[in-house]
Amino acid sequence: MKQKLKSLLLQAVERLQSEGVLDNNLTPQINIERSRDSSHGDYATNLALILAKPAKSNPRQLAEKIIALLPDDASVSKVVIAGPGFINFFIQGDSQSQVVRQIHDAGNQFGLSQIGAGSKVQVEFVSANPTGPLHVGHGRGAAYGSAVADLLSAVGFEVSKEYYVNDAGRQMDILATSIWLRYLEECGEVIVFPCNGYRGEYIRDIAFNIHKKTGNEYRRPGELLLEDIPADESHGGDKEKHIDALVDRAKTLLGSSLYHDLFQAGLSVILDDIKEDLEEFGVSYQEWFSERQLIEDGSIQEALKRLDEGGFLYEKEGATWFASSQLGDDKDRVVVRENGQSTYFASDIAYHMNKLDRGFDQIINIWGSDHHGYIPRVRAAMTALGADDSKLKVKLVQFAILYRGKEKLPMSTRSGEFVTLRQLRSEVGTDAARFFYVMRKSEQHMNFDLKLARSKTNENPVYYVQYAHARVCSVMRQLDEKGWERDLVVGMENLDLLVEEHETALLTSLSKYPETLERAALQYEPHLLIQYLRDLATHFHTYYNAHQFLVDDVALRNARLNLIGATKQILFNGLNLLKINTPESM
RNA sequence: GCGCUUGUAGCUCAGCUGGAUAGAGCAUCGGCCUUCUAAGCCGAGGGUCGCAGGUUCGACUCCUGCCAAGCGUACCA
Repeated sequence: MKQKLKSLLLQAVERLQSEGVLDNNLTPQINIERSRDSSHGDYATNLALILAKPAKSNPRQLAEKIIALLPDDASVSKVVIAGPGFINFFIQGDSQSQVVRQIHDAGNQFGLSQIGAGSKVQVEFVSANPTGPLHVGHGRGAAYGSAVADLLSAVGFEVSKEYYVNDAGRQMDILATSIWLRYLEECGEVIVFPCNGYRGEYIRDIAFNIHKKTGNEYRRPGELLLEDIPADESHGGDKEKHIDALVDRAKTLLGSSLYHDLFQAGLSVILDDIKEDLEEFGVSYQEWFSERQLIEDGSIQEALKRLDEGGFLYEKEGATWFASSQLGDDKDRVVVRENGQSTYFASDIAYHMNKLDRGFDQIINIWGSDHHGYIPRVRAAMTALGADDSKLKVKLVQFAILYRGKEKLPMSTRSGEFVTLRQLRSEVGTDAARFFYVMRKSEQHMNFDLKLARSKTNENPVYYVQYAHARVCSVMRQLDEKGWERDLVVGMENLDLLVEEHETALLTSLSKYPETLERAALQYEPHLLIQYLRDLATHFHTYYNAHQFLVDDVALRNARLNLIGATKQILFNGLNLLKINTPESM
């Protein structure tokens, strides 16, 4: 429709140009918008306002000329000038109601498009360190990331979802050591657990299971642990030095082979748990990409070599630096430490090089907002590698602050005191969790009230949308009980009977679904879809209360049934895309 | 100090890339169940869009400067 109006306006502009009213080399951007207020018609354009200045005329007069030169079209019933010079279009009612037929014909496919044209997009999200279960902060990234990815697929992009597994590095060593210490406790050794170790209950569970399976294979005398080791914070020392020394001790006492086995055992338990958790949350990945693999297959060396060839590396104070400040970063960054170890950032350079090599047209990283300072250096790295850094899009997700009513809940991983995504899901349900997470713009700091999300009352927006779907189903069941049959053909033939205010409002709302989907996808803003679905549900509920569907008039009845059938289809398509259930009754 | 994000109704948040009278849910108040599910609907009250300038036909939206909150500013990951 927009396209049609655009071409009509373009013809009018061309005629104005040939009449000399407008300059010939003027190529105006024609903007057509949905009217916000139905009294302003269905579509509006600000064309006259924009052209007024170059045409040296006042906008309303210009609008009159444009309208006079506008070619006739069957689907446009009325064109009027309003306000300062807006041109409002009223669309013929029966062309509006055709959306019901289109929705019925396309069914589950309605709204999908090919604007992505098979362009390859990678979306990386969550990527939480596998040092424990996912918590509610990760939940937001998971819900947002998967919604963005699924939306992009829906509009024709070829999407690959990826989780970057940080299975290397110090945190993982601390995890392995924490597990080992709990294991030793399990064996009956007396140990002092480090301040900086992972204290969560799940560590004990893992240790317990390893002990059950392997007996005393990993047991070493407890008194050897702390020999000549720097004091922990609790004893007036430095907790970082203490834990690092403890990790080294674990490696020495166990030997590299056993240490590796233990490390691997812990990692796989946690990773499996994360996978299962996400799967249950409706989030699936094409790729679980291992950081360790980058280290082991020489990718990091390769990446550094390429940076060096570009002249971006230099040595200072025994370390190797990447001159990222030449490329927009605040300062240069270390890639290889004085001790010869590459940094996490070096891994990330290699990782992004790998992403580029895989030929994605667009690389979308979804990160927690605390990583924002990291963006310039990654961009710098991509540029230094000779890539176009505009391929990279970073979307930051703000933290969700969790409340239970008025009470704020703690969120710290190390202490083990945090609400896990699992707990959240079991407390409020997967549907409500997804809905709540995606309901807000990702950059918005979010207050997540568990009490509200859990409530099975009118306070909860999830049910509002689901209820609309269930209500349509209920009407269809009632139809059956009355001994009537739905006649699709009769309904379609009588769509022009849908002239009530509530009906045209619902029709308009339905016709907006494809463009909403498109916008939500291209702008990476799934909350627009949620917003839309709530709006659609409102139109339906209002209609439901204002008019009877199951009327005696066969023509009207079937037209209405087709209308609410189409509504049900859109509610289904939208919720389904967001992996939220659509109950047939509630 | 510098950087990123945020600031809209009592609370939680939208606001369609600069449009017409700034919207929704919750909360408050008042109505609607002998008729398709009241997890619903209708109505009322509630606003200096953080503050001050600027850009223009027109600003919640863009620019500048302040103010406030969160985060970041590692040879941690």
